[in-house]
Amino acid sequence: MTTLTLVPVFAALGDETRWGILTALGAGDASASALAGRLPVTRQAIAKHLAVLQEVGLVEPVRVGREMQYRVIGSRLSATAQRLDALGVEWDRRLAGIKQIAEELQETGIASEQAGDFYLQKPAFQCQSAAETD
Amino acid sequence: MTTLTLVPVFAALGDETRWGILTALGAGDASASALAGRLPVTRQAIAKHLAVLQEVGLVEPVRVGREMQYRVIGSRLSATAQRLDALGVEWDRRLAGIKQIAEELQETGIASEQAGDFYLQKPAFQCQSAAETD
DNA sequence: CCGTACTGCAACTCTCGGGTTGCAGTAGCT
DNA sequence: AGCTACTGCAACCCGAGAGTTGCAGTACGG
Repeated sequence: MTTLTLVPVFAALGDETRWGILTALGAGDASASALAGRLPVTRQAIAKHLAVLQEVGLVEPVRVGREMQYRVIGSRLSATAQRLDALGVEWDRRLAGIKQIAEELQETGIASEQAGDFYLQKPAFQCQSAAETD
Repeated sequence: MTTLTLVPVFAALGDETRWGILTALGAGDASASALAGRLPVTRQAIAKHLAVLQEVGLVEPVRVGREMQYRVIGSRLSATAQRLDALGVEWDRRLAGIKQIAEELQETGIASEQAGDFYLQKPAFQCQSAAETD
């Protein structure tokens, strides 16, 4: 199971140029040189971006003759989306639970911060740990 | 319809400290000062991050007395996940189609780059345009 | 009513990363 | 074989942003 950490993936997706590369790559595999012809940046810049994208597993290098083409790994996007969705649901669920608990505690006169600490201890998801097993 | 652009959201999610804030906020609404007590950064730094998170709609300010608490909007996470998942599927589907077309074109002797250009023209999704209607 | 505590703005530092140019190496194609 | 073109590495520039300190404003609470 290649549990890539979420944050670097999002950091990689948080760049317009990188989206441009991914979009252009959506038209089929291409090399850094080929992409440089379609995007307003240098080949080297694209090469760096491709390295970043490869680092987080969003893209995959494929040797074709003397060219080094890159292929988008769509499943990685989907997998990331899955985890993100789970987090969103989890958050909503948890906050709904807290709101209810807070109301109950207000009746008994206990500070609501106690409830907060209870829920704070180690969230169900781990986003920054999890070693890369690539 | 608040069609926030995807890229800034990902950029916001591409920071460890911001995830720390979101995680801490998962324990219930809190102010920048309160968060500063649980995270290893200054209150001002947290305030900046909260501004960023609010900018992309991941967080929502709530006045409580003289405090300014913030609440996570889990649905925004889920919505982003939806679009991300759609993109991942779209990419896989498109690349599968291209592969098939490329094979067909090889039989008729037409260069595969033509097919690439065809698919390149304006992708079905728009990630960098779309004005913010907030 | 005064002190406390929380907010907000401003200026500054410093690192990171996106982008560039340049060059050396190497693998194809004719 | 030799030319061509694509790759990879290294050095450099520069702007954005993460973080800090400092200060002024303001609204509760006793």
